[in-house]
Amino acid sequence: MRIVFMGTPDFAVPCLQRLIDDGHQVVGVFTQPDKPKGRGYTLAPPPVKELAVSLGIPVYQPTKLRDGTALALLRELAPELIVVVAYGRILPKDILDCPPLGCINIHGSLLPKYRGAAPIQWTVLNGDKTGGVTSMYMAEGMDTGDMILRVDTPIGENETSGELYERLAPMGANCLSATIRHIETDTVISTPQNEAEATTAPMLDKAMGQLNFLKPANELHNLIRGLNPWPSAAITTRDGKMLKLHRSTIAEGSGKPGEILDSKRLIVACGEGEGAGALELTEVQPEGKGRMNGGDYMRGARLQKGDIL
RNA sequence: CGCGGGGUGGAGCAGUCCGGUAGCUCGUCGGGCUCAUAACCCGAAGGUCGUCAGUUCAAAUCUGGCCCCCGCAA
Repeated sequence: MRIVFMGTPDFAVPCLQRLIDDGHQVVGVFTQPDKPKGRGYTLAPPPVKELAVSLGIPVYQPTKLRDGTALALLRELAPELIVVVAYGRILPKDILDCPPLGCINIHGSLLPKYRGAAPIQWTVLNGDKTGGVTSMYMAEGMDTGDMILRVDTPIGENETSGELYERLAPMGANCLSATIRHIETDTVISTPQNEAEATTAPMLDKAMGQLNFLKPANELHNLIRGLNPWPSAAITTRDGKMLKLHRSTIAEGSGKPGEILDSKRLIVACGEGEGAGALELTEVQPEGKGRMNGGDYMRGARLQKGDIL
């Protein structure tokens, strides 16, 4: 099938690869413009661009989608179908209407839950026990189109957003492959989303990561794993330095909020009163340093049982 | 030239300003204590102090170049 692919981050890479592996003719790839990244502001291409370039597929990185040039370009490419995976842009109606077989999208949640920019992260942040991917026909609203296939997967108790992300990406590719097969054989059964159950998953921001040990342990646990690997949960230590918290486990014990409850492992009392629980911080990262386990951090920072973090 | 922290036995750190014995908390190995232990006691192994050059009687420490890791910002 003649396809134009639109996508940007790692999540979209397996989908593009799968289209190629399935023998589709990908005539063009749309992706976000290169952005300055990392130390020294080096201009970095999005992951999807790197794959497309290595495959020899023409790459387009328009800054505007509504001035008609993108539409004209698409008419020229004349795809039968447009596949969108985490492109990061809203497509205008004229583009959605362009390909004869329509536009389909792979989304990293079980719609209608978590429409929007950060579905996977919000699935973890909310402590959901099940996540998944959904394929759908695209409509004008944000992730509001009729659903085609959904694939679900259980989420581990300590699983991070990053880990779920990596598991979901290939699942998305499978889902995409199956969805296109249905389109090719004209056996699609699409279902409208139940608006009453819809929730949104807005972009994450740094401020969310400021963690407060007054909150209950399970809430903090979900925050830590949900914000891993980005933007990361963090606290400010007594010396004014930032300490990122990457991984945690729910632990036994109680004490004053922030009190360290063990002499070797970084187990911290959370919440107020009984039942709020404690959290073992299993992987942390001091400002300017690498990641390390909680015990190593205690050694280096000379923290002892009874200290307040 | 975006701003900043750092590379010291296997791990996390101190020592660097004011050059001169390789330190701390762990881990590992051996021994002891104990009903027992991840607890405690005794002992041991293990480091060309990122790298190259320079200054010096002497460099982890001072000077210059290079490599690598990380935080902010985007």
